Formats: sequence, structure tokens, C-alpha cells
Amino acid sequence: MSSRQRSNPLALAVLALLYERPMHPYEMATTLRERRKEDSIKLNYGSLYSVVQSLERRGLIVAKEVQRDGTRPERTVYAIAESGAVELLDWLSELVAVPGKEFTQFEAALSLLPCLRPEEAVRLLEERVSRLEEELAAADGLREHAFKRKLPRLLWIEGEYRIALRRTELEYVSALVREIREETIEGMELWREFQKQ
Amino acid sequence: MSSRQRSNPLALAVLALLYERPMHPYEMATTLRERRKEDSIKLNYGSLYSVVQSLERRGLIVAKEVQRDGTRPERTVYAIAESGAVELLDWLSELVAVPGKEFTQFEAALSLLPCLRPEEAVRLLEERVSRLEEELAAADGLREHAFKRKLPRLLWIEGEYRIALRRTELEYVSALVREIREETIEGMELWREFQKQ
DNA sequence: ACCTCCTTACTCGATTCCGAGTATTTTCGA
DNA sequence: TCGAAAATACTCGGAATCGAGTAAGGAGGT
Repeated sequence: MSSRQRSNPLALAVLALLYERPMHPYEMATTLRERRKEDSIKLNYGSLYSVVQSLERRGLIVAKEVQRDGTRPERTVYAIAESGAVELLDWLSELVAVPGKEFTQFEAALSLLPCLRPEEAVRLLEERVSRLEEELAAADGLREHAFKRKLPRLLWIEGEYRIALRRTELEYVSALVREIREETIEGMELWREFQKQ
Repeated sequence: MSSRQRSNPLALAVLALLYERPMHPYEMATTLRERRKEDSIKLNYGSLYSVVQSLERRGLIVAKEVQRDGTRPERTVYAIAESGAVELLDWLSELVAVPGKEFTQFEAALSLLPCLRPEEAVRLLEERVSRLEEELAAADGLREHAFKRKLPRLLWIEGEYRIALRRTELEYVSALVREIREETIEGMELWREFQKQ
């Protein structure tokens, strides 16, 4: 049950916000945007209201009051319940302590690489390399910006982590390109053969 | 349209299989299992039949014949259509050439780390470190196994890539633990303050 | 006074997803 | 040779998802 429930990280983000203070859904959305959480958490604001509803159904959050501002739609302010705080800390703890399987698109693509012609694969991988280089350069700019705005590192670790991974990816892909180019990668005959059909 | 369509990697895997030769759905499932694609591609065999149906609706694959074996259920053999081959190569090319945003659970967790008490965070991160060490040790074992079975490296690159990322993660988390322990990470006061409420 | 665009604050329905279930057949030990 | 377990080959319903849409209010220009 909870494995399915815990699949949507928007629910985690909502619990984390309400752990700070009560809010209505629209405020959650703007706060998440302000803090640029979309960069590190997979959020789809279209599902915010249904996620909040489902958290309420499960008793993890409770509707506290209904505000009304002129003829604007009502805004329901939610607060976290005790069970919600427990769920948040438990969920977060698990995410931190247990390295789960993370599926990246690129890993999937690598595992299907033989579908492409070797020359094509090299071309595309090289394109990836240069895009990664651009991304890393842009990230350096962002880091400097964060430094100037005196954003403490604690609030930037997720970005650091992402950059570290990207750098590793860049190195890995560069090495791979070289090996395919020089045909030193083991299995090259197999690849050509597979391409013939 | 295609962005939604291209969200399920099982569809990509199906196209890749049919690019080799025609198959019926159950054979796709067994072939994918044999090749351990679940390790590198996020597959849910429960959605296989609906994914195949949707590919057929879109004209990317076509039903070729219906086999029957005694009283067993019918098995429809599908083949890839030309448009399907185009879609496969195009999709795969994009995945290879364009580094898309990949959301990992751990990155989300890092961005919410201040919800946990610093001491608790250290404990959990250390647990992660030791689990990552175990995983990497096990992966070494697997690699040796693959070497003995003479699996050419070409068919193992996705695993190599994943291991490279995990190694970087291990290093990053180890460094982070040290910094939190020694309280040298910038923003420690903020963290304690946030915890007080 | 009017028009237009932007922001606010949601809503909705068509798809997609997924875990659990099912019914038959084969294998294999005792 | 019998029964239990495993494998085969799907099926299904309810929940989740997501992009696109919407309607009202306010800001700014002419």
C-alpha cells in the first residue's frame, strides 16, 4: 500500500511544507516555485489538488479553515496531522538511508544502444558530451550566483550532488565514445552483425 | 503528444524487441527478463498488454498472425511497422543525445534534509554509505561473473554507467557526512533554528 | 472607458498505470 | 501415480496522472 502511496514525491513535498506551517494549496504551489523545488523534485502542479485530497483522505493532513476573498474561489488551509509528521520523517528517512534503484532514461538508452548504427551512436554521444559541458558551465554560473546571494550551502546540496553525477556522466560518456571510435570496445563484431539485418 | 507517449520506457523496449523480429507479448516479457532489462529500464509487466495495444492503435506495430496452442489463450504476434522503426530510432537518438532532467529520489531527499534533525541525518547518511559500499562490492562480483560468461562489454555498458554514478554518490555522501559532523557546512545555525519549531 | 494581457486559483476528463488476481498447464519429487 | 509447486499467459478495476482549459480579478496602456 504505502509503496504505491509513496510513489508521488509531490506528496512528500506537501508534507514537508505543512511541517513548517499551515497553508492552502495555492500557497504550496507558489512556495515550491519560489524555492525552485521543481529542479530537484519531480512536481506536477496539475496533480496538486488531487494529491492534497488523497493526503486528507489518509488522515495525514487536516483542513483547518476555509478562507474566502471576495468572489474568488475558496481556499482551504491545511495543517499536518501527527500521523502526517510521522509519515514524512519515516518516508524521508528511508529515502536518505536506503539507496533505491533509480532508473535514468540514459541508462535505458545505453542498454538499447545496439539498435543504432555505431557511427550514429558516436555522433549522438558526442552531442551529449557537448551538451553536458554546456550544462556544467551553466551550473558553475548558477553556483556563483548562489554564492553572491549568500545562499548557504546547506540549501544547495541537492544541486551539488546533481552536478557531481553529471560530471561523472560526462567522463563516462567521453571514454565510451573513444572506445567505440577506436573499435576497442569488446563486442563490436556483434554490433555490426546485429545491424546487418 | 509524443512527450506523453514517450513517457513509458516499456514502449521503447517493445519497439526495440520487434525491431529484431516479430514476437507475441508473452515472448517479449520472457525475452526482457532473460536479458535482465528490468535492471536498466523501468518495466512493469502488468502494463505490457496495454502498452502493446496503444502502440498498435498508433500504427507503430501491427498484428501479424494469431497463434493458438491447444486450449491455451491465443497469442497475437506483432511486427514493427516502418513508422515504428522511425519512432524507435528517433526516440532512442533523443535519449542518447539530449541529457534530460533526471529526477532521483535521493536528490529530492537531499533538498528536504533540513526536515530531519542533524544527528539523525548523519546517522541515516552513514547507513546509506555502508549500503552503497555493499552494493558496489556486489556489483564487482557481478562484473566478474559477466567476465567469466564472456558477456562482451558492449552488452554491459549500462551497468558500468550505473556503477560509476553510484561510486560518485558514495564519495559525495561521505564528504557530506564529514561536513555535517564537523559542523563545517555553511547553514548549520539555520538548520538548528528550523528544527526548534 | 475600453481593451488586452497577466496572474490567480483552481478543474476536468481522457489516458495510463499497476498490483493483485486467475485459470490452465507442466514439472517433479515422494 | 498423485499432489504440490512452479510456470504460463494473460485480465481487470480502481487509482493516479497530466496537460490543457477556465473564469475571475487586476494592471497598464490609449
